[in-house]
Amino acid sequence: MLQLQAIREDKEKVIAALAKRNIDAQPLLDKVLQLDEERRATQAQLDSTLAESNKLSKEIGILYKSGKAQEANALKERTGNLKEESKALQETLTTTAQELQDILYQIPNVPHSSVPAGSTEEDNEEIFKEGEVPVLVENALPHWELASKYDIIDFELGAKISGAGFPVYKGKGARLQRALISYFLDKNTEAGYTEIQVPHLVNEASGLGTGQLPDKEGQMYYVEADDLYLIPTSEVPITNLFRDEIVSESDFPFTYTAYTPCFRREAGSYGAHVRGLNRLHQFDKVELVRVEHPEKSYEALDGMVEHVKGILRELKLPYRILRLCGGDLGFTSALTYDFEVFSTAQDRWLEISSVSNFETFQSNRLKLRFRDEKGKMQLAHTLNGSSLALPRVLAGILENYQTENGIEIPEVLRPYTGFDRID
RNA sequence: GGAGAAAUGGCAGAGUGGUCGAAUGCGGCGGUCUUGAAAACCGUUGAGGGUCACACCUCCGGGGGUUCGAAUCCCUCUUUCUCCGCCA
Repeated sequence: MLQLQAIREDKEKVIAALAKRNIDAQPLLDKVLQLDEERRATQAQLDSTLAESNKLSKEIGILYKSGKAQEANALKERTGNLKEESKALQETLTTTAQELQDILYQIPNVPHSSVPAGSTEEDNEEIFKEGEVPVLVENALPHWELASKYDIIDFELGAKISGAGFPVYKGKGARLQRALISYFLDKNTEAGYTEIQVPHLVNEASGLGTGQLPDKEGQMYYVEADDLYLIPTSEVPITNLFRDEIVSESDFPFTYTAYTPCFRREAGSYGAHVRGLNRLHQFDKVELVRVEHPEKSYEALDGMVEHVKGILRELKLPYRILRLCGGDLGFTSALTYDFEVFSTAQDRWLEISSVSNFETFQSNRLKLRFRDEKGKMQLAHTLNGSSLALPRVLAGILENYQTENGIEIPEVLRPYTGFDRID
């Protein structure tokens, strides 16, 4: 959620930035400012009504104590009127504040100055590319065929017990996945991130805090009986650890890594390009979350990018980094770098990581603050990134490492898998 | 799932209808003292709204109610603890 103060101070700047998302924010922001004024005016009226009422109540108390019940009763008539007045004002205030909040919830984050304008993924800017695309054997197979050839992932079985998009990993496939999780967590821990385990179901307040709600209810699985949501990413529980917290400036940065399954409904996204592991309802992911001092957050973002690069380098997978354009940028993000691995057998790029700075967009909702040197309350910055999304890394490995004699296991993973080949 | 107890400031812990945003202790911050530190002493120390700044308003787990007036009484929800049941 944008800070009201920022809109009040420089509306035009916000409009110009949001134009990169191809949004005309003018009418929304005008409405915001109008409602904000109404809210403040009503609040001022209410305050003075309450002030008078409080004053009278105190007088009544004093009168009673000194035995002047009659005088006290006379004053009560006046407080009765004030009470009705304040009740009406309170209702107006609640309505106005709610309307204001509803609109603020609809406005996406202001893109960073480096975000290119653009509307689709075509307009994303490739800023880095590394790794050799392997020359594959003839008749190289896509991973879903490799999966059944070597009997390591069973999509049909998963469909039987749950539905499409819930694969079953078997034997060396399961082991490889577990190896990747351990490897990623180890790399992240070495880099200073604290490993944590968090709940996989969260309440509504958490969904609101990180911005999945109220916009994207449809993306999350919802357990009605208990009013809980299955997490679409561990960003939600981890970042919400900081909801309603005032942290010490000296404790920055906070850095966490967690492995969790992720659940996404992905309604309406069926088709050929979502075959195999490309898009699932349940998948595993190892996530990085940072809470940073506003002055350090972009430095931290670069650090996260370098960290993920290091992992892909070790895995020897060909990849590129994109700076997302305004149109492709997520609702809550100010700047996002996507990592994509090239899948030779599918002849396409697969998104395997997304590293973002949300600046104060989430912390404003979360009320995640700290007191700066001057003693002033400030919102912290939140960031996160995947390191990495498992299924597509798995797909990338299976496809890029296939040989005539089976699938080689990348060197760095062998201590974790305990085998060097799937055949 | 059943029965009971509880929820107050960073923490501990008073406060059971009026001047209580809330005693006291600890912790934090500032100062005096000291070569420096500790101890001692003095002061200060919640958040949000509002204002040029004050004033003023709101908040004692969440929501609702009673009352001129609620941290305090009532209802409800959530959470925690104890006992019983069930259980990986």
